[in-house]
Amino acid sequence: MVSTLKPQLGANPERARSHNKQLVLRAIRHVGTAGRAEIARASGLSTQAVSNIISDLLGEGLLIEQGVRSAGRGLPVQQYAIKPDGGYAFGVEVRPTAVFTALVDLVGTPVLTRRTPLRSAEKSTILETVFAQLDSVLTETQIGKGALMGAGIVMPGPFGDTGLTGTDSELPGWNTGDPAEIFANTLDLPVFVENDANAAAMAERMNGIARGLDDFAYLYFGQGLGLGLVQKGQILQGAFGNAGEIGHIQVLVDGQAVALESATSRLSVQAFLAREGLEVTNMEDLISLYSSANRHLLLWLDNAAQALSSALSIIENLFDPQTVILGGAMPDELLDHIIARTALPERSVSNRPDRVHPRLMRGTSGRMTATLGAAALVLHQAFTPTIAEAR
Amino acid sequence: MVSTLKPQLGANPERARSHNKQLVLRAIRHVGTAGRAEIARASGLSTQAVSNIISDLLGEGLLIEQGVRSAGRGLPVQQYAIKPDGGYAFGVEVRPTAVFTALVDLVGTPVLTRRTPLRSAEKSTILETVFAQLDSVLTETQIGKGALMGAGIVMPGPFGDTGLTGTDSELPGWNTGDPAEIFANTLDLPVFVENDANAAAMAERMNGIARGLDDFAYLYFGQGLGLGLVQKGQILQGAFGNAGEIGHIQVLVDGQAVALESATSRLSVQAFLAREGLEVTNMEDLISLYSSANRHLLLWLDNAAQALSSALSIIENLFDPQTVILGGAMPDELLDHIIARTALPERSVSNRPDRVHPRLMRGTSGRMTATLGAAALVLHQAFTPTIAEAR
DNA sequence: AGCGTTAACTCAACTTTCTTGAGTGTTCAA
DNA sequence: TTGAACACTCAAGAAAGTTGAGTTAACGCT
Repeated sequence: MVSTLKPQLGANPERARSHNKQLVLRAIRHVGTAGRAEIARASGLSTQAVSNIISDLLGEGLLIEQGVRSAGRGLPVQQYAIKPDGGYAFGVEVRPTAVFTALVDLVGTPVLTRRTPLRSAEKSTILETVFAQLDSVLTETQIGKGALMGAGIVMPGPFGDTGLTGTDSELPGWNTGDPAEIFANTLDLPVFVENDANAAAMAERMNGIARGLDDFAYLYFGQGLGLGLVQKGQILQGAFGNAGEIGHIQVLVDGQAVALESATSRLSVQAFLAREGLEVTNMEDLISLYSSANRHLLLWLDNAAQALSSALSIIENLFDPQTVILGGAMPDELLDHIIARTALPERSVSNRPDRVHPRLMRGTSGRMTATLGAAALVLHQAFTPTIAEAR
Repeated sequence: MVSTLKPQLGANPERARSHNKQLVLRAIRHVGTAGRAEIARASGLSTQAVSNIISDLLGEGLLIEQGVRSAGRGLPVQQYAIKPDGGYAFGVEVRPTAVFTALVDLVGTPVLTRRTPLRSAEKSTILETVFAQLDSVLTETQIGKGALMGAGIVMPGPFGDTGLTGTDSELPGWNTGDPAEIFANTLDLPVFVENDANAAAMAERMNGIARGLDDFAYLYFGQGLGLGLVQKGQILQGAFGNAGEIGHIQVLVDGQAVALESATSRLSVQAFLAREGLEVTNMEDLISLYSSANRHLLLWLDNAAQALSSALSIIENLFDPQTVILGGAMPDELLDHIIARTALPERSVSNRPDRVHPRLMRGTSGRMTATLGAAALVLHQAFTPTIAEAR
């Protein structure tokens, strides 16, 4: 979901330049540092065009010179890299009880992250809090608003009034109106809104384990379980922005059909352990239970792995991704355990001898993944050529 | 899967023009006939640019003048339409025992369709047959090869060596090498290869019930059951071209987990009825059983509808499409019956009050859907702007 | 019926951006 | 030492889009 006007699909010199600029930035980002000729080959532009564009980008402060490198014959290569402070992205994760914010620089390094409790989950409170945080973050970091390229907002999906409405941890009052537009008006910035799983997937793609991957799926442990889908480098949103609602599909655990997220989610492990009289409220509780090899937790993990195996079969056969990443608000040890115990379906298009990536990998999880992913939405946009595909 | 070299991502005047041309063609195709100003508004180009492009396209024989229409004030609109004989697409569907071919004009009207039995399912036999058919079709229709814009090939997936290899009706010898490239070399044409479900989805989008839809799913009754996914107007292919292999995922029928296509496919109904001593070999047999309200068939239909309901839940929640279309090699009556009996999952992101399309619709099925879809792949390309999104 | 307004379209000048080809400088290898 | 390979720059040229003024036709108000 984006807050933009109708895209201008036609190409003219100006739009072509903008497109090519982003192409050059992306090519440089892809390899870290690069010279003109290399970029020209990667983009299909002439060296001269790349030269001109680079000189523009240097002027705009988006690139820095990175010394020369003499590689083989010929004139040594003058190299360029993304200038980290060439721009910033504001990432926001809205949860019912708190707002997480992050300011991230152009290469994806977090400059500052914060957690701000919410007085209430009211729409107006959220908007005020986010606005105040933006303001305070900018003054604290001494970064001008002009350097801000946009804001990414992570909100619990699904968006709009759907058959899943009324479940989980929703926020009241957002079913009407386009959230992206509302935030864009409040913040006076380009705004991108996604659910946690999609944002987390983008975070992994920008700076995590999914760097360089263009087609993958991300299973995100949030309150429930979400699925972020990246196809040809783009988030798969669906017609109404609600693709990836995997939590409610039925999977098999011990021959019984259950909703995936009733077997595989943070709420699920809490409920499962509560039935055994164990109260876990945070990740540390889980870690200590795991390190003491608590048999109830181990049982839950096995159930989760079983459910996950079914889910994996569905995801792989429907999307044929390069890999499936597991991450989110769950301790790394537990994710690793689940991954090790998850049977990789044999009857799957992903079961191919020539694979280069494992079928199931752990993400660089952490509490802030989704928030940083929110910021990554903005960066992704900045590095994505603008002349759009057909609609 | 496409047989092209690395795409030239950079924009230059020439590529911009090609992009804009396709934009204009698509805008005209979208509404049937259109004037310059209208196209300019739709594309974000100036009227003048559109004028120049239209004059080019007239010269290339891709457009025809379509008289004037005086709409309100102002100078009457000079209208243009796609010239049907401005180009042709060759569609091929390869099955183990026969090759189906179709020649389709620029607006999607079939000029000629054929079924050619195969002497064997050998790769070389197939290539020879397809080549001979292309030749014979061109001479019979008196259409020059220069007017051919490309060939679309439908082959049973999955492509490459996967965990699903060894099942169903595969063709031997295609697991190595890129089929698109092999056909491109044989036919000396741009070639697009997809599975039957994807091609059928494109057929529906070009001239069928999915006209104007950009995000939908197509459940295709072939030998098994395939899923064609269209996202933002493009076929979702997956990292290795095998997305949509839905037939092998587990669904619930009467509380039992079964593979979807063991409950919902042509093979499935044949097997089910065979167990009751009923032999059906073609669609007519099914139709007559249905019109006599055969209780075994009705039972199978109920099972199929149950399985489909599970599948629908998965498809809707993972893709959030505008609609799901059911079609392929199954009589319309039976499809309608299944659709009427399929419970629409309540817990689905597609269960929204503001829907405009039904959640489940019947495609304009027919024996040739996939073959015409093969041709539609070529047409789709011709109407899709070329400056690509990020990869 | 007359006349101003609206709208589509064309013409010609101008602008932006890309490409091309010649030229320069550096490095490696024979 | 010399020539080939390669990165890059300079200057000229080409392609395609935009802009703004001008033309034509239809509508609608008086």
